[in-house]
Amino acid sequence: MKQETQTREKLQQTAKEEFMEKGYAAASLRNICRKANVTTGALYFFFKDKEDLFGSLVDEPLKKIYEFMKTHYEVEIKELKTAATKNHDSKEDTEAAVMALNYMFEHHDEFTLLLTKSAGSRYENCTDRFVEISEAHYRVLADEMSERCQTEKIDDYTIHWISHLQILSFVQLITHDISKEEALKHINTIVKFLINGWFGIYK
Amino acid sequence: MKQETQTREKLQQTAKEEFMEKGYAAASLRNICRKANVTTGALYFFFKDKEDLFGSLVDEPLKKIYEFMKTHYEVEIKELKTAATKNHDSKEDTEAAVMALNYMFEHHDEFTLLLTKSAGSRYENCTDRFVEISEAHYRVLADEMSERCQTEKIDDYTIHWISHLQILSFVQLITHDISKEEALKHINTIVKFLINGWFGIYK
Amino acid sequence: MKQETQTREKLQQTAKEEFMEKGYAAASLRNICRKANVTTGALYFFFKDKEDLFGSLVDEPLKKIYEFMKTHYEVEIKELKTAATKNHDSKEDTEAAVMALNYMFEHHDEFTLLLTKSAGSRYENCTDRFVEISEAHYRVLADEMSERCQTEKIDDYTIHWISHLQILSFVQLITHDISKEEALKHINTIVKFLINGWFGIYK
Amino acid sequence: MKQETQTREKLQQTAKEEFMEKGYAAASLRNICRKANVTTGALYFFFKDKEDLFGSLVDEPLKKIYEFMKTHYEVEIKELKTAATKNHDSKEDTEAAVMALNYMFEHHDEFTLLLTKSAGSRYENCTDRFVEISEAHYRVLADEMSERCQTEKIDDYTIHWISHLQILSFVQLITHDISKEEALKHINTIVKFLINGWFGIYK
DNA sequence: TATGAATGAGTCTTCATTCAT
DNA sequence: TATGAATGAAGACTCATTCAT
Repeated sequence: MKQETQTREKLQQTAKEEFMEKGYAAASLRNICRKANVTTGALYFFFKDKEDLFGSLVDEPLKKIYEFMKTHYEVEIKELKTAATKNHDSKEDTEAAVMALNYMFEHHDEFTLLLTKSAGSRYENCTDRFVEISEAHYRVLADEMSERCQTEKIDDYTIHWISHLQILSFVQLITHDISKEEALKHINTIVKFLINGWFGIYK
Repeated sequence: MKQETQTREKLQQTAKEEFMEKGYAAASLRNICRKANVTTGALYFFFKDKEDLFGSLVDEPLKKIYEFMKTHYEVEIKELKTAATKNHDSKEDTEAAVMALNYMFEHHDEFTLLLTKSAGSRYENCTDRFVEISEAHYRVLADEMSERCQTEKIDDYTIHWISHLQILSFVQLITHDISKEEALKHINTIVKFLINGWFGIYK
Repeated sequence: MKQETQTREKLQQTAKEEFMEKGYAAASLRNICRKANVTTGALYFFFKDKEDLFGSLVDEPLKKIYEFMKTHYEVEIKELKTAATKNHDSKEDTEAAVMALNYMFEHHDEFTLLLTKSAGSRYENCTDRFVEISEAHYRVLADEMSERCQTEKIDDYTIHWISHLQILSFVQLITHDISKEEALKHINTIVKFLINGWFGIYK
Repeated sequence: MKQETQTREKLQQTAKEEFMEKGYAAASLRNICRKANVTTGALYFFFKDKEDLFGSLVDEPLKKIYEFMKTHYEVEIKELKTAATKNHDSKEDTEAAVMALNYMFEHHDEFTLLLTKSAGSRYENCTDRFVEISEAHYRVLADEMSERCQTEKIDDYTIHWISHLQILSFVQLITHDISKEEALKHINTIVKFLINGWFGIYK
């Protein structure tokens, strides 16, 4: 039971190194096998193909973070609907951001792979998918606010773009070589910036 | 005199198509030649190698936009130093943005190549270079403001991140499939958002 | 177990034919594979690259002959130092030559490749290396003799040139299409010629 | 009349550089043309093909040295027949060698091309042809001596081999990076060595 | 005289993948 | 579980040569 999984894990480890170094497309399965002291055949016993190998590294963290986003957004919408006040409280946003960030720092390598080394694989647009989720959320949020404040509806492009800014701000905290402590420090600035920017649109 | 340049241009055209479709790395010179009804040798008569071919499409627009940024930023700094008021005037920013945008829409394909299809080539980090230029500029700007307003200095990471937001906002206007008219419309929102976000940091 | 090595050996055989016919540089891996009824991929499974394929044919014989030279020369120097007489005994030289020749005739093809078909590969200067080894040896020998006979020291160029003559004499016995028996017959003449030539210098 | 030959000569000059650097086979006509600031078409106006270009550099010196050998050998044979004495006079040999050497040093580059850079061209065996000429001469010489001295005939291989030694000794004076003065100094040693070696066979 | 364009076959090498054992 | 062998297509690039103008 030990030996069995050992090869698989060894492969994952060397694969991670190779993907990190060269990115998905330029990574060579041969190299990965060679470094793991294993033949190509072995790799294909454990993994369907190159993409499956890459996926085995990133699938779970990716799924988790998707779920986290979903849950967080659902809660936020619910609270928005029940809340009387129209004032947005940035505390909750920051808290959620911190939680997400904590998780991502725990799987720093995996998210680095996803966010900067996945070109050529089915994951290459994963940032876009984050944006899409964010977008859907902010669409609702913005509409709610427009109604309450009696302002004009914000167009789709703007929603998309702001979502992208937000996601990017997040992604950078992972992909730029800074420590978790530093990242947490910056979160406040980011949230402040984005909220002020956002409200600036309504003026 | 016609026939002479015809092949070169035909190659550039089919190359553009191939690069657009598959990106630099995955593009195949064989395919490009086949589509252009030309042998590989012919391609290598006109272009030194794959990168040179790609460069022949994007080099000039890239150079022009670099120069534009440089000039614009120089002027802005000069005005900042001579200006008495501490109030930032967004009109000029918007004007410059509009000019840049106009130029980029005139070379829409080329900038799409540069910004989203250049992975694997020497141009793959061209967005980062835009950010760097922006960063240097905002560093100066922020320091000037800190002094005038007697506020704390903004740290480097924040400057970098804001620069990135700004460049990204711009890049999206090109890479997302919207018309020039729409893009111009959004510029105002973007500038407003960024300026408000920026001032939000000082609160 | 048979089939496994069969392809590798088949490749080596057709490679030998191609290298023999065209020399290293002009030999085509495609041809080699075609003649062996094998795809290029198969070749690269067994051999790292063109040079590795060539090396797989000649490396061992080359190493052996280097070792033989080294050993033989070491012994000769040792005997020289212990010997009282200043007269050189050609018997031992001849014996060593015969042994080397025997080995080289056993690997006639390989040495032909090395000595006349290796241009363009890392082995192209292997004759020069033989000469260098010989040179170092004769340098010592000549100095010892100069001292004993109270004659002038022989200059480096002459040592180099004589070493080259000697190596060439040897090489010819392999590269000229003569039988082993004939070659062995000529060895005596060669040794006589070289020794007389050598002593001629001192007159 | 000036301009006309100018291009041709420029081409020959850059060709010489390229051949010297890379050898015949690896030399690239493209490179040669590029360095000469001339198109490939121009090259093919002046020269039939690659070999013709190479030949234009070496043909004349080669022809001259062939003729010199022929003449010298004819004279020597004639003198041998009329001479009563059986003693060989090395003076004449040395004189001829010095003359040949002088000529070769005047065309040092050309002979370097011929002797060490011609692999792949029709000239690659030019050393062998020198040897053949020498061989024919020594065949006659040796037979004459055998008869006069009442010794056994020397076999063809030995004649061939000695001729090769002699030619090689000569060639080295050109191909090893030594000055003309040094080369002339060594000639005496070489002639002494070879003559003593030669007579050693008869003992 | 010389250009500039183009050919077309060829170079070595790398790749992800498959499959009998 | 894993091996070792093999596929076959594709990769970028270089070459000597030709020829209309």
